[in-house]
Amino acid sequence: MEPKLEPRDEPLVSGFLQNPNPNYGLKVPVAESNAVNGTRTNGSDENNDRSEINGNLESMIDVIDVDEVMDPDALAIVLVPDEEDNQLANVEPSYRRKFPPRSAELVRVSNLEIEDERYFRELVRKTRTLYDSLWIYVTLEEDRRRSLLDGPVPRARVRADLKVASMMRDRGLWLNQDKRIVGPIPGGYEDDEDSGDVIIYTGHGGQDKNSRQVAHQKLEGGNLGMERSMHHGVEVRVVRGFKYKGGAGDKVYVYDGIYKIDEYWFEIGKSGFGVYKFKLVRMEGQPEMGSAILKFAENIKTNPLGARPVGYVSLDISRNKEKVPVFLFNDIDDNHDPLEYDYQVTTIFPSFVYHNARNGGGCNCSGGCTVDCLCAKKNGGEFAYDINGRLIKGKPLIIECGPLCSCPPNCWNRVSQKGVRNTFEVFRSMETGWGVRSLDLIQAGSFICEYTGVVLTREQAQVFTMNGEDTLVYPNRFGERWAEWGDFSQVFSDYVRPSYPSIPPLEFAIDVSKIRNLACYMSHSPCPNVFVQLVMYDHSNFGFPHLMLFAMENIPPLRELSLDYGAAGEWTEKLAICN
DNA sequence: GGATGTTCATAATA
DNA sequence: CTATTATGAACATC
Repeated sequence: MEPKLEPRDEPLVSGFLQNPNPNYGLKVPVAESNAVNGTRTNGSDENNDRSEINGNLESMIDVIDVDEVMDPDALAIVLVPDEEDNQLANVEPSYRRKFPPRSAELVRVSNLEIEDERYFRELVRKTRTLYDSLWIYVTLEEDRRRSLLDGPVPRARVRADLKVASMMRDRGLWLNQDKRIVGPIPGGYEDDEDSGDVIIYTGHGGQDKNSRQVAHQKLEGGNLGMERSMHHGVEVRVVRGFKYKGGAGDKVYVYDGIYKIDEYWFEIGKSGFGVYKFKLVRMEGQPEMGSAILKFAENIKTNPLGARPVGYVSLDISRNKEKVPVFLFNDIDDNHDPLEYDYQVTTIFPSFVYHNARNGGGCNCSGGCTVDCLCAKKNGGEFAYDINGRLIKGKPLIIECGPLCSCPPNCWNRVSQKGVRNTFEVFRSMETGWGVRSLDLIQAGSFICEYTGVVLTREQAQVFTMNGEDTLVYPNRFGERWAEWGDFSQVFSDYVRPSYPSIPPLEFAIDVSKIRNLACYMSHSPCPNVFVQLVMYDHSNFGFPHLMLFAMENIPPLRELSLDYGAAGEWTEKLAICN
């Protein structure tokens, strides 16, 4: 099914100053203010990482007079309440809030050192990964709970997003709870593209519960926030929502960069009531991102040569072996190497693997697998995937239903064996040689592809390397990144890392010198967005699982995929093995 | 299947 | 301080 993108009528806007008090103190002499350093930080006491973040931040931000906002050298904007408000703020409340109120300070972070930028990017990535895996877990738990109820009308499903947000907030896992950070998000990618977007954003208020305009909007709340942001030159971060058919959820939200508020006006609409309109103009010098990339990727998918007249070497290096085409793109040199190899959709094991150790056979769930399923028991009494085929949590091994099972082909427990679902392209780059990227948005936990080749036993591999060949991949050298997917140790105190089903040390190698698939073109990264999950389905030899690759986070189209090949030093950072 | 209604957690405001 | 209102997202239902 083809994902379809439809733009939302109005973009969502966040990151603006929202302050109903026009007399909020605006003048803060730099020398006197220590408002930032004096701010309490949430959760820093019990979590070393977080106190370290705040420690880093404080050294990088500064407090300035708000009149200097337009100064390009300005490091931070901090608005501090005037004397009267300060006195109010200092009154010790007689009740205890669950969370301290968020500070009204606006902070701009700039001139990050490369290590700091890397640190923040990794922190955000980990937080997103935790959110995404928790979301899948909570949704599944809730469905299970509801399925146990026999009531006539099942209660509405609890909102997993809200529940996960609460869980993470309770444990101090939200980022930037204490300060409001404005400006560009650290961790973007260098580029000079500018889509020149202009947005006319309609303010809020004056509507009844049927979303009909029944009164004039007022310059308050978010509307006032927009006006104040324009006045002080505080940029607005724009997030666009799209309907996304073919995905698990029904909508996706993408960050589209920072916009400046050019002007605003009050306008009488068809209803006869006035609404505020804000003209937002995308700031220059930002990379192409978000919805622009999504649209571009859609265009490539439907008409590759139209969208990119130069560079496509092949429109399917799998030669119809995959259910979806695998493009080959090179617009920087004449290298066409990936065409030279036989393409194999799944790994070929030595024949003895299929004949040995057929323990147990398959399940007998002719109608469809339930919790009592034999294969579920092999996975520790639970299914590995949710209804959308997303991996629930990484394990040493996952056993899918297979040819010996009685369940139908659409059984939930058959995912990775069905092969590639997204459109990928192998592409040439200056930095990484060959790389792999998707033209679809890949949701966290989704299956990507198998890492295929020809399996060599330890003995065969020794002979192979003696002949001077160096195109072997060793499964036991991949970093154990599966453990990070569904790692709830920060959320549940009794969380233990999955150790079942346990597997023996893997002593085979994969030869990609003649036969391979797109996986071996993936680059190495110490902070990968793809991980290896071992899976078995077509035999029962625990020493020879399939190497299946899953998404560690939501991966936007055209973002390079990366794997942790482990074995530090053997490959330089971001070097694909198949170069 | 698209429109409409309900529910949720939270923040702002009365 | 509590109570009410407003908000947008996700889900259920029409």
